[in-house]
Amino acid sequence: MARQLNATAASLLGFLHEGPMSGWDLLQTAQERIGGFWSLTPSQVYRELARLADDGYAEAGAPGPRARRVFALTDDGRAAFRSWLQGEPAAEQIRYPLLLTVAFGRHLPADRRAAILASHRATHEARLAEYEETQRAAPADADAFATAGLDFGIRYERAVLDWFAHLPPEVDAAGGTGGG
Amino acid sequence: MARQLNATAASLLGFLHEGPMSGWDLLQTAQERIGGFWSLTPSQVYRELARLADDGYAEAGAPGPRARRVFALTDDGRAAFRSWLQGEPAAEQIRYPLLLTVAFGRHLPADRRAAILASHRATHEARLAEYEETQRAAPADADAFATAGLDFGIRYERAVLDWFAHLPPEVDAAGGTGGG
DNA sequence: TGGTACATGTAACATGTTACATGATTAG
DNA sequence: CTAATCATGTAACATGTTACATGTACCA
Repeated sequence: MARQLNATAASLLGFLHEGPMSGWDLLQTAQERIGGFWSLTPSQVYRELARLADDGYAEAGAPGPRARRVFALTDDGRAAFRSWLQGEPAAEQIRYPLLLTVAFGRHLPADRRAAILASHRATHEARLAEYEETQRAAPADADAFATAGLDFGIRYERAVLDWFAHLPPEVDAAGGTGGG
Repeated sequence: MARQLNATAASLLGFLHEGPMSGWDLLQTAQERIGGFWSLTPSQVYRELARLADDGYAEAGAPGPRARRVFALTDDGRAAFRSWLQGEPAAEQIRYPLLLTVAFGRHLPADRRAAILASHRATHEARLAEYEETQRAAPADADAFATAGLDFGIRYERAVLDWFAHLPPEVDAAGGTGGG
C-alpha cells in the first residue's frame, strides 16, 4: 500500500487540512499560496485528486452543481502527508529559457537580444512590484510560514533584476550597468 | 516539415555549432555550460539526438567503439536552431520543494524543520563557493555570454542564502537574523 | 584475467502541458 | 433568453526521470 506522494499531490493534501475543497478551490488556493515556487495546472489538480481518492487519501463528497465534488482529507491522507513532509525535500529545479537565449546569444542579432531582455525585465519588475504590494498589505501578525515564501519571491526577483542591471553591453546593447 | 524544437533539443543543436559531438560529449558540455539553469539527463540527450536525426536536423556519423556515434549539425538543423532562438523565451520555471516544506511547516516539529533548513543551506553555500571559484578562475577575456549565466547563478545563490539568513525564529529555530 | 568505471543506449514510467468538451452561472 | 464567462473535467501528447542492459577500456 501507501504509494509515495509527489510534491504536487502532497500539497493538495496539505491544503485539505484546512477543510474540504473542490478542485477549483484547491487550484486557487495553491496558486495564491505556493504559486510563486510551485506551479500547477487545472489538469494536474484534477488528476491528482482522482488518484488521491483512488488511494483513499481523500474522499469525494456528493456531486453538486456542474458536477462539482468537494474532497475531504482522510486519516490515511493525513498520515501520508505527514510522512511525505518528514522526508528530505529534493533540490530545487530551475529552468530558465531566457538564460539559454543569452547563452547562445552570439547567434542572435544584438537588437533582437536587447528587445527580448527588455521584455523579460519588465515582467520581473511587475512581479516584484506585485509581491511587494502583497507584503505591504499583509497584516503584522501574518503567518510566518506563508510570509517566508513571499520573502523568497521578493529576494529572487530582486536578484534577477540586479542581474539584468549588470549585464555587460556586449550582451545587452540597451542595458549596461546603468539600471538598478 | 519543421517540427517546433523544444529548449532541450535546441540547446543540443546550439552546441553542435561548435563541431560534431557524441551524446556523451553533449551531455558533458551541457552540464558544464547550461547546467546551472537547465538540467538534462543522459536519457534525454540520447532521445533528443535520435529525434533530431529523424527530423534531419543532425546527422549521425559511422558507429565507433561502444556504438558511439558522432552527430553533426545539418543546414536544416542550423535553420531550425535559428528559428527557435528568435522566438520569445518562455517564463522561467522554479520548483522548490524546500519552500513547500516551509509553507506547510506548522505540521512539522521545529527541530526537524531546522535540520532540513540547515542541510539545504549548506548545499547552497557550497554551490555559491563553487560558482565563485569558477568565476575567479575565468580568464579576463572570457565569453560574455557564458559569463552571464555564471553571474546569474551567483546572484541567485546569494539571494537564497540571504533568505535563509533572514528567516524568523518561528520558522527556523536554529537560524534567525544572525546569519548573513 | 577479472573487476571497476566509463559510455551508450532502451524501456517503462511519472509528471506536466495543451487542447478540447461540456454544463452552470451571470450580465445584459 | 442569449452570450460570455466560470468551473469541472477528459484525452492526447510532450517532457523528464529511473531503472536497466550492454559493450569497452583501463587498471590491478
